[in-house]
Amino acid sequence: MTSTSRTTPRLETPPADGLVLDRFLPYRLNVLANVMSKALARVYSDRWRISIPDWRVLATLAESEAMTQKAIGAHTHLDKTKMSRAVAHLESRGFIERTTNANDKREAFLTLTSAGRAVFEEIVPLAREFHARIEAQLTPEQLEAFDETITLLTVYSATLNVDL
Amino acid sequence: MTSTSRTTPRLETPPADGLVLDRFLPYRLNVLANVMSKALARVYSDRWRISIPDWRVLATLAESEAMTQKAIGAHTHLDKTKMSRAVAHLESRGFIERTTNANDKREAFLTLTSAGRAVFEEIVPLAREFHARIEAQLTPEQLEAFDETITLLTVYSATLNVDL
DNA sequence: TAGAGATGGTTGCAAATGAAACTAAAATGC
DNA sequence: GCATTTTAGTTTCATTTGCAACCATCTCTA
Repeated sequence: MTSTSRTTPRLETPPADGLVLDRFLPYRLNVLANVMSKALARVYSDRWRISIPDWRVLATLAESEAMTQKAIGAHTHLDKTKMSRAVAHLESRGFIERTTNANDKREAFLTLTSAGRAVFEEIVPLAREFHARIEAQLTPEQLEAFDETITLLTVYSATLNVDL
Repeated sequence: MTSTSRTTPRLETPPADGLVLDRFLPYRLNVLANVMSKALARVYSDRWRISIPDWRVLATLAESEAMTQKAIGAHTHLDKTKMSRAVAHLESRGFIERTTNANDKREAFLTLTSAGRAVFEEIVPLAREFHARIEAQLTPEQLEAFDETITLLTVYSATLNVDL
């Protein structure tokens, strides 16, 4: 892989005033999030055929009591379409159950089945281990700071839907 | 497990030992990266019909001399498929040019056309403005720390393709 | 110098995605 | 009470993605 190519495929000269891609925050965050998600996905995606939306729904339900799709969607940043699909998928596999709300038949409360909980419990230690490894790369202060910044920027970015 | 609510459909009681999604780094990063990318995309996507891969290729070429797809791909974290498509797209719109490498006819060197550069130059100030707004949310120290952590975690995550 | 791999890049196909249209059930207005 | 508008969730359709198979060319080795 290290073979130097015959002609110079140069990436020198980053113009000091140019917009250098690898200093560009949105880009860098995207790369990081991707690389990390991909690595994490290997933990559950391959073994349990669980997609990222699936996983989010599962994790959310595991920690709360019955919730509607809408509520889960808001909590996990998944739009209704993805929610609908994830829920359909998880239900078809017997991991969650729907109970139509008698007071409002449009919506249904979702809960994990024991099978669903079992899968979740299987995944958790792996997810936790994964997380631990990542956190271990940082000092507590770094981690704290990183976390804060993420929160701050997430909130701020959400307001950025204004035109420039 | 959580002895608390049986009836409450609320998301209180994050089990102290549970895997709370919104403390989960891969999830949070994903959300942040998405929100930010989406906001940014509004800057160029809508106006110039430029996709994210397109944009990365454009930005890379604008700052370097001729490069092959492979090199750009490596630099921008785009796989060959996306590269191929982005390049085809940009070429069809007259934003870049291919020059087959006479020494190795499999590959071609790509360069911006003047039209391509013009588009890039139009986008840059907007991108820069966008970036500035984000950075303005942080103190220089915060920014510096954030940047470092991203780099660190990106490098580390890349090594995480090991099974747990 | 003729295979037998590699490598840069493209393409086919199936799955994932997102916007918008749609359904059924509530809420609201009159 | 009945028509209008909202809302929760589903579905359709066009687009984007990613994997794997593929071509053309190059490299390496016998």
